[in-house]
Formats: sequence, C-alpha cells, structure tokens
Amino acid sequence: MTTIDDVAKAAGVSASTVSYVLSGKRTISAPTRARVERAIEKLGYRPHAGARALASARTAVIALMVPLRVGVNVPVIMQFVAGVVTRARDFEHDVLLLTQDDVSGLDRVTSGSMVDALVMMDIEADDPRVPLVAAAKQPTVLIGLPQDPEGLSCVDLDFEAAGRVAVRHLVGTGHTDLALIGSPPEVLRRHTSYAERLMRGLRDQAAGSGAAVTVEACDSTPSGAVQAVDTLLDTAPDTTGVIVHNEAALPHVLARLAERGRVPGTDVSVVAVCPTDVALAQRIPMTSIDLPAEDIGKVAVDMVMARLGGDQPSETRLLAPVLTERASSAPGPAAR
Amino acid sequence: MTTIDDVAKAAGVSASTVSYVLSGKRTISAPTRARVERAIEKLGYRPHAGARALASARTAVIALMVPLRVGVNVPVIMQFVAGVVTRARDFEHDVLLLTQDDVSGLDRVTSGSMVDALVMMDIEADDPRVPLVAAAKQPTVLIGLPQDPEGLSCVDLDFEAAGRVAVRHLVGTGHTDLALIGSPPEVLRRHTSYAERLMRGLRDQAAGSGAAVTVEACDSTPSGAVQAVDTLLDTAPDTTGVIVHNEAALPHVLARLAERGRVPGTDVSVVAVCPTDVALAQRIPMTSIDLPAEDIGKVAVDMVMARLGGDQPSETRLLAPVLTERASSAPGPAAR
DNA sequence: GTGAAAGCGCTAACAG
DNA sequence: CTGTTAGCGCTTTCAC
Repeated sequence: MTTIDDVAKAAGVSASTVSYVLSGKRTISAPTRARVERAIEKLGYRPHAGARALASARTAVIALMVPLRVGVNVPVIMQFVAGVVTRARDFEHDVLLLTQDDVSGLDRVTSGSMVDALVMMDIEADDPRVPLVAAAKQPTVLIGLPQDPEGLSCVDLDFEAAGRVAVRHLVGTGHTDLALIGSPPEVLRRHTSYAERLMRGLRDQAAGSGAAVTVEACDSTPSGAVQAVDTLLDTAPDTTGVIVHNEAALPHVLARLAERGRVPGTDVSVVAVCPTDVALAQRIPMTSIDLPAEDIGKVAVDMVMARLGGDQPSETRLLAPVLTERASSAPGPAAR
Repeated sequence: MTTIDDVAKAAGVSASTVSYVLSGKRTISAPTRARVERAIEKLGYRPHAGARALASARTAVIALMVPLRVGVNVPVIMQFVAGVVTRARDFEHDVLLLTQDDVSGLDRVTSGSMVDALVMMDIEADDPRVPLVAAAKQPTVLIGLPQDPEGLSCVDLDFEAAGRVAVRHLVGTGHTDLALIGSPPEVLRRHTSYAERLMRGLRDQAAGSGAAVTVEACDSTPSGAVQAVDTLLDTAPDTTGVIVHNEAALPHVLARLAERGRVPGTDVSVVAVCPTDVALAQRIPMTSIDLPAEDIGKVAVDMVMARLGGDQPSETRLLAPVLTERASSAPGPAAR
C-alpha cells in the first residue's frame, strides 16, 4: 500500500505538502504541485479513508436510511435513492445504506463516526427515529414530515397543495363527485404524514368548491385495487373524478374502472399522484401530479451538505406540485 | 466524544483490556469484563470506526454495486439488495452503496480501504469492472456470470437449468409449440449472461424433446409487451406454451394474450421466471420458476465473508431452479 | 511557500 | 490474565 510518505519522498517534499496539495487548503507553488501530482499519479496513491477520518473527523460518507421491506412503491423509493446517491457524489460523498428496521444502525453510524450526515426516508408522524437523530452530532434531513421535527430539516412534496391542485383540476373540468383511492390501510394506520396531508388538501378544496369527496384506502395489490374500486362504485356510484395515490395499484384501478363501465379518460377523469414515468407507463398516459422523487432526494442532500458547512438553521422545504394533463382526463357532467 | 481511554479509566483497566473485551480476542476474567462492560454502558461508548479501520485494517463495511438506472426490474433489484444488507448485518457489517455507472467508485473504495469486500450485481459477459475488482486487495463476489471470472467468485440462479425445467414442464403437459418472451433488446445486446443462459437451456431441452421454440425480445413497457405478443402470434400462431422472463412486461403480456384470444391458464400455458411474490401479484397466480433474489444476495455475502476469513479458493454457485405450478398452467394440444 | 511534529482513537505485538 | 507501547496514515497547528 502506498502512503502519503511514499508520495512525499518520491516528490521530494514533506507529507504535509502532499496533504495540502490534495486538500487545497494552502497555496502551493506551481512546480511543487506539479511534482506532487506526478508522484501521486505514478504511484497510484489513494489516501486511506480511515486515517483521514481519524485525523480530520470527516468521513466523506452520508448514511441513507431506506424502507427496504414494504414491497409497495419500491420503484419510487429507488428514485429517491438514485437522487441521493448522485447528488452525494457531486459533493464527493459516498452513501452508506441503512434499512428502516435497523434502528440501532442510527446509533452505530452516528456514535461510531461512520458518517458525516444522515438522510432518512419514509418518516411517520410520530417516528421513534426522529429523537434519536435529533440528538446525534451529525446533521440530518428527513424526507417526509414528522409531527415534531425537533429542529431537524425536512423535504417533501407539498401533498396538501397537491390535493388542492387535483381537486381544482377536476372541478374545473366539470366534476363534482370526487374520490381518492389512496394508500394501503397500514400506511394510514402508521400516520405517514403524506397521506394525511393529501387528504387534508383534498377535503379543504372540495369543501370550498362544493364538491363531494369519498376516500378509499387501497391495498397495493391487484385484488386490493379491485376491491377499492368496487367499494367506491357501490358507495358513491356517481363518482366521475378519481384521484389515485398508489403507484402499485394504479394499473389495476384503471383496469377495474374500465371493467365496471367507467373507462378512464372517457367516462371518468383520473388524476394520479406519482412519478411521471409511472404515469406514462400506464395503458393510457395519465394526467398526474408529479412526485419528483429523484429531485427530493437531491434536495435532501443539498440541505444536509449546507448544514455540514456552517451552522445554518434548519428548515422545511415543501416542493410545489405540478399537474400535467394527459389522456386520463375527461370533461365531467357539469361540462357536457 | 468518549474514547477507549475514558472507558479504561472508568473501569480501572488499560485501554487494551477494553479493546480485548470488545473483540473477544483474549480471555478476560469475569469481574474485569463486568467492570468494563458497565463502564462502556454507562459512558455510552462506541469505538471510532476510522480509528479502528486504521489500526486493524478492517472497516466492517462491504461495498454493493447496484444498477440504479431506472430500468424496470427495480423491485427485483431491491430484493437482492435486501438480501445483501440483512446478511451483511448478520456478520456485523454495513453496506456502502455504489452505483453501476460509477466505475471509478470501485477504485475509490478499494484503494482507499473504505471497504473489506465487494458484491457486484448485474454482471455482463464482458464486464469492464471485472478486471478492476479482480486486481483489488478486497475479495469480491459477482451476482451473475462474466465470460471470464478471473478468479472471482460468482452466484446466480442456474438459468440454463431453468430453461430446461420450463420446457420440460410445458412439454410434459402437452405443449410442443413454445415461445420465450424475454429481456429487452438492450439487455441482450449487452450480453447479460442470464438471458443467454436461459435461451441455451430452453433450446437444448426443446431440441431434445422435439418441441419448437420461438424467441421474442420484449421491451419492459406496456407497448413493448403488446408488440412482443403480437409479433409472436403472427410468427408462430400455434404457440400454446409461453415462458416469460421480464417482470415488468409480465402483466401486459398476460393482458395482451387474453385480448388476442389466448387466455392464460386456459388456452395457453404461461411459465414466468421471476420472484414468487411477482408471480403471485398477477391477475392469476402464475406458474413460475422462482428467482430467489433475496437468497442470492445472502449467498453472495456468505461467500464474500468466507473469503474474508481464510484464503478459500473462489467458486461459482448456481442455485437450482424450482418450478411451482399455479393457475397459469393449462394442458396443451397433445394432452387434450 | 514549505517542514516538523503532535496527535486523532484504536489494535496488537511484546512483556510480564 | 493484564498492562505497556508502538504504530496504523493522515491532518493540522506551529515554526520558519
């Protein structure tokens, strides 16, 4: 293994000079720098990460805690992850993967100084991990909103605004009987805040527009989708405007609506809340409110890195929803 | 930050004793051990990962290189990842996430001693990463088979055997006109070996059984599935036995077959090669050959850990395919 | 503009 | 069974 001393010797300088060439923390004369760089190149030198972490108290690694077991919106999760990893690389950081259920992992990586910062996904209203990371010495960013952020920073789509935008779109195109086909019951039970925020926006705007809105939870399975649609059409048969917030169930919801004589884009108007690529991968291109998962991941890293630098105050960033109209929209009764 | 010396002081022993209590590398008297453990507990002591890595040349981290490009077997990839992460934790290791396109990451984590070992997914026949990791000081396990493993260990499903098993099942239930609806063209072009191995097994067994087999590549999109089915039925309209190896396209293949008057489980027999949960999440439960993604991930970690210990020789492990018959199977012409 | 030297916190001989 | 000590490879004062 080649060390910094080997490089120093080869370049005829001291180890500290090599260190400073690498870090750029002090000015080095052009010739010296050139000699050092040549030596580094020639010897294929790479600083030892552990030694560096020990001496500098920086690891160039951030921890990312991901829900790996849910099985549901896995592709969406991967988009968050992709955003986090690529942005972390922009900051010359690597990503240590922690799984959601490994709560002790937080203490391990945190107290053991394995990482410089943390990003946590899938935050519940009353998440037990929040107090843990709030007490850590590393800055943390949450993707999602807990009830009490305890001074931590958060990012997420503004689901409440998304609910309003969806209702506004449907009401604006002539629909007055609306429905939400949403998250699985377990998600609601856990009080994952995005589900509740979406519903709040939906209901607020519906109340203001004189529209009715029925809410159905929906298992992320084919049969769950069928059941949700069937229940919905039994309870509220006049529904013509449907909002779907469940990536996995979406294709089956569309299929079932058609089977029940409500063809999406013709008889009913459907708005999906999901990443754009999911919206486009359906049988017909869906009108959708984009869930910019990758962007959210990137913003999370930006925020955590900013906090690593100075002692910025924490903040919550809610990204504004963008609705794109596509083939699943149809004029409603009031517009015909 | 509390250090090993703080603990030593609090317990009235030397730092090395604390270290040995932690590592178990030498026998400690019960009372001493108790005092040390109490001190650790009381002070909330956690060894500093960097210091440990520097002194012991062990990081307790393994690198996992994952294809994050938003291709569409994302859920399957996540299962591999879940297997790797959980098994790594069993060995008290964490996982550093590297993305496929970040080839320089290999050198970074390897030469920089950031990890003890590597696991790489999605290996192509002539993968440029293989020579890189073959030259690294850390042991590596590949998930998939390159043309030349260069002394590295590999794990994968035995896709060739899977091809044979699928054909045997279909022929055994009366089908003689078979087809494979497989990976997207790009995957084939990259010579990802599993696709080719599956085809080889398929053709071998078909030749031996006097069955015909048509092969269609298939984009992982709804329209790709439709197109593949349409082309297939135009080229080989007598097909009654279909093997599908494309998780994302599977639901749309089934739908299109039905639309074209070939109802899966009635008119045609369909065998999927995919994880069991995917097989069960279709409109009808699919006869399938399980792709035990999580197990493969676990085995990969087992292998790499074994190699970490001693200097075991490298090996290739191909997991035997298991076919489970479900509702998508139907008797063929020869059986009616 | 560059060097010397003191650690960072831990492990693992070496000694007893 | 336990303590002493010499590093592991790097960063960063302090000194010139």
